[in-house]
Amino acid sequence: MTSQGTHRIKDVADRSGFSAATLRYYEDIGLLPPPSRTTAGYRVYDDDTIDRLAFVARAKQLGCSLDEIAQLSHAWDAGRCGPLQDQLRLLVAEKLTAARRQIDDLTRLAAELEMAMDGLDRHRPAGPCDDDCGCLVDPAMAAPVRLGRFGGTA
Amino acid sequence: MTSQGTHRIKDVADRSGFSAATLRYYEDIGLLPPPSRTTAGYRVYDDDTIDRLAFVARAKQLGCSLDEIAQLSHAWDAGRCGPLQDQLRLLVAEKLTAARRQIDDLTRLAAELEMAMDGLDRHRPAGPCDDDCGCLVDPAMAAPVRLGRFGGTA
DNA sequence: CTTGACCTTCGAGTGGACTCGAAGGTTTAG
DNA sequence: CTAAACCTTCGAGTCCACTCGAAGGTCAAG
Repeated sequence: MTSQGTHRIKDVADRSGFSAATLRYYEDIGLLPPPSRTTAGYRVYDDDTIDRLAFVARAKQLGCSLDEIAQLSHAWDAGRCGPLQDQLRLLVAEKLTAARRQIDDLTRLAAELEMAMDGLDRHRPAGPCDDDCGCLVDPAMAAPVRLGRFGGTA
Repeated sequence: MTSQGTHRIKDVADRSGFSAATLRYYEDIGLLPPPSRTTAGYRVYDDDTIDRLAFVARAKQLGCSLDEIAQLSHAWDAGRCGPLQDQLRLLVAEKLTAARRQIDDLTRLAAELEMAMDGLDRHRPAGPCDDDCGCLVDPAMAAPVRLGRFGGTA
C-alpha cells in the first residue's frame, strides 16, 4: 500500500506546480482520474496523484501532447492485460526512442549554446564598440561575423 | 566563406522539415531574416538558413518559445558587440542551464518508460486475460495493480 | 455571525503556433 | 501555348493548453 495522505486541490497544486485550474482541466480531459470528494463536494487527492503529476510534467517536457500523456498514464495504471496492451507498448516504445533521441539533440544544443557563450565572452574583453555599431539593434541586419557555429545540416 | 547554394522555399521546407507556410510565418515574426528575392519576388534562401533552422528545431525541443529562439538566434548573428550583449548572455546562460536540467529529466523519464515497458513485458507472457477483464477499457477505472513505478515525488 | 480563504461549476476568452483558402503571378515540361 | 507545379500576399480559421470571471457554497478563526 502506497502512502495515503489526502490533499485538497490547492495543496496538490502547490506540490505539483500545476495550478488548481489546470488540475481540474486535466480531470476534464481525462488525464487525471476523478478523485473522491468530501460530502461538500471538494476534491480529495491521494499521494499517488502527486507522483503521477511528476510523471506528467516530465512527459510534457518530452513534447508529448496531453492526449499522449493520458495514454502513457495507462501504462502506469495497466496492471492487468487488456486489448490495448499492444498499442500501449508501441506508444511507450516510441516515446522511449523519442526520449533518447531528444537527449542526444539537447546534448548537441547544449554544446552549441556553450559555443555561443564562448563567442560572446571572447568578443567583448575591451568593452562596447563604437556608438554607431548598429549590430543587434536592427533585427533585420544580417550576420556580420560568424563566431560560434550552430547547426550543421542534420 | 560558407557554402552558398540558393534554394527556393519548398526546397528549404523539405530540407528543414518546416512547411513553406511556417517559414513565411517565421519570417513574419522575425525569427528568420527576410531572404533575398528573385526579380519575380520569389524568396531565395542560402545554406545558412538551413543550418539556422536545424538550430531552431533543437531549441524548440528545449521548450523555447519562438520569441526566445529569435533572441537566441541573435547570439548566432551577434558578431560584434552591442547593447543587448548582457541580456543575451543571460538568456543563453539560462537556456544552457535549462538544457542540462532537461537532459537529466529526460534521462529519468527514459528510465521510467523502460520500467513501464518491463512491466508490460512481464505481465503478459501467457496471453490476454479473461474476456471480462475490463482493464484499460474504461478510462475511469482506477489502478488495480501497480507494475512499474513512475514518478516519485520530485 | 461575519470575514476571508478556500472550494464548486460553467462558459467564454487568451496566446502561441501554426494552417488554410482565395486570388493571383511565374516557371518549366511537353 | 497550355498545364502543372510552383510562388506571392492577405486575412481568417484552427487547435491546444490553459486561464479567467461570474455566481455561488463551505469552513475555520476571531
